[in-house]
Amino acid sequence: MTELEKGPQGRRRGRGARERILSASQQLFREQGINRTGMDQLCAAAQVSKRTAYQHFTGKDELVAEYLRRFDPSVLSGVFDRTDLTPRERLLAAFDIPPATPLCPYIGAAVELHDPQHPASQYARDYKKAVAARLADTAREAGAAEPEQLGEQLALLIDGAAARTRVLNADAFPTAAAIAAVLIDNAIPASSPRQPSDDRGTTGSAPVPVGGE
Amino acid sequence: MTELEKGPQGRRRGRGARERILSASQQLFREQGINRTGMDQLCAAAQVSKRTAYQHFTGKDELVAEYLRRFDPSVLSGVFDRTDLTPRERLLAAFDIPPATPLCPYIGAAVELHDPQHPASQYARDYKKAVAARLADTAREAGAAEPEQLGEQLALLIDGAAARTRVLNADAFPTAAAIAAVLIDNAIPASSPRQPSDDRGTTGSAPVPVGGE
DNA sequence: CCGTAAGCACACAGAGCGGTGTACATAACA
DNA sequence: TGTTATGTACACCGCTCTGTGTGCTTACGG
Repeated sequence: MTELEKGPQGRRRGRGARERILSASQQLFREQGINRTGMDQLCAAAQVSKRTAYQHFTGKDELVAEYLRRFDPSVLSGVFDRTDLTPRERLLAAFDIPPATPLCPYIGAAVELHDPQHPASQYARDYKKAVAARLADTAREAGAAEPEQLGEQLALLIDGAAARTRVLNADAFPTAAAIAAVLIDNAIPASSPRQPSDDRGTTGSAPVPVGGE
Repeated sequence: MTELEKGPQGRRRGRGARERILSASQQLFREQGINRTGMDQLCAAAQVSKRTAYQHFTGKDELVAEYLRRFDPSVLSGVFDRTDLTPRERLLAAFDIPPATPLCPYIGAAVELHDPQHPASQYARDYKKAVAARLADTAREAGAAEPEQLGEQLALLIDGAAARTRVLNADAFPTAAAIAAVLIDNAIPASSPRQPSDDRGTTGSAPVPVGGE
């Protein structure tokens, strides 16, 4: 609120229409789903005219893809960079998600759009692969015997917890965390939890994927 | 094809419109999703006039709920009754699903409908709970230390594999099966895989739930 | 033989959807 | 001052969706 909020008809009312549109997307798409959120409602929530919205995005599809791309997952970005935790603790921290998370939006988008070729679906795939890769990197760092396998397994647990939470309307992440603990204990040869600040670079998977296969 | 198939305008053309409608639902809802399948298309596929459809079902919502209710999951009904397998093998067999399974329709319905109060969503919850209960029963039968916990964990693995398969467009059930094997080995105190035909009754969870909370 | 039940064909209503066209208003910059 | 970029307000198009209304056809049963 520095120089923004010019007036009822001012040129820019809150630093760019784009941001407001994407911000409204974050809320509405997650609360109501993608298909059930019309462009009219979304523009109204963003306080942006529909005409403007279609000058920033060629269509709803592009908007949905951007929405997913802009989604900054608290889990991913927050967990993997925490050098105060051991790799092993980092792996487990991936299951400590805040309870106010309705559903992994990537799964939701893939199911709702129902088209694997949709840009958003492609990004969802890329993202999920990236998460698994990051988990694998951390597993390797933790000294796991087969880090790729463990990463894939932990990723599956996260997705399972997300899906089950949605269907049952009850938090399933504690169960997933319990399984994760077992898997990690089995995979790491009962030794070598590396020091926290000893971060030899991860093998180098990007924090966020860009292209679509 | 005994006395059915009367003619182009015969009174009954395949033993009841209801069956044909539900049969077409099984196919279309799974292939295309619920929201993307209109009643027009569905009625055309079922060779039933729209008017007739709405005399059998008060609306699409009821039809969707019936569709889920009639869904006979090959996994559930097939696996738990196989007395030729040990309980432990039965638990693992739950992950041997045929590769031609697009997505667990219960998850799909819960995500697509996006309303926990929808009859179909409620049934999906009940069904998922029933599966977990059956798994827990089998785990108990197999001599697991904490069967309820193991049942919930295996159920989470199944859901995770289903969700991940959908998002990644690649079969994730082998990974889930690998995890399941680890969990089962850890939970069963390295003894007592009961004889195949020794079926003392399971604790008694219904094969399919009926009411919705 | 006639009534009734079941179904069909078809048009239509009402709403919501994604997306566009048009005319106008404001602010920055030349 | 005038131009241009950006945005608004609002009507509108074509489409699809769920759901009905209406009248006709067929088969069965008393």
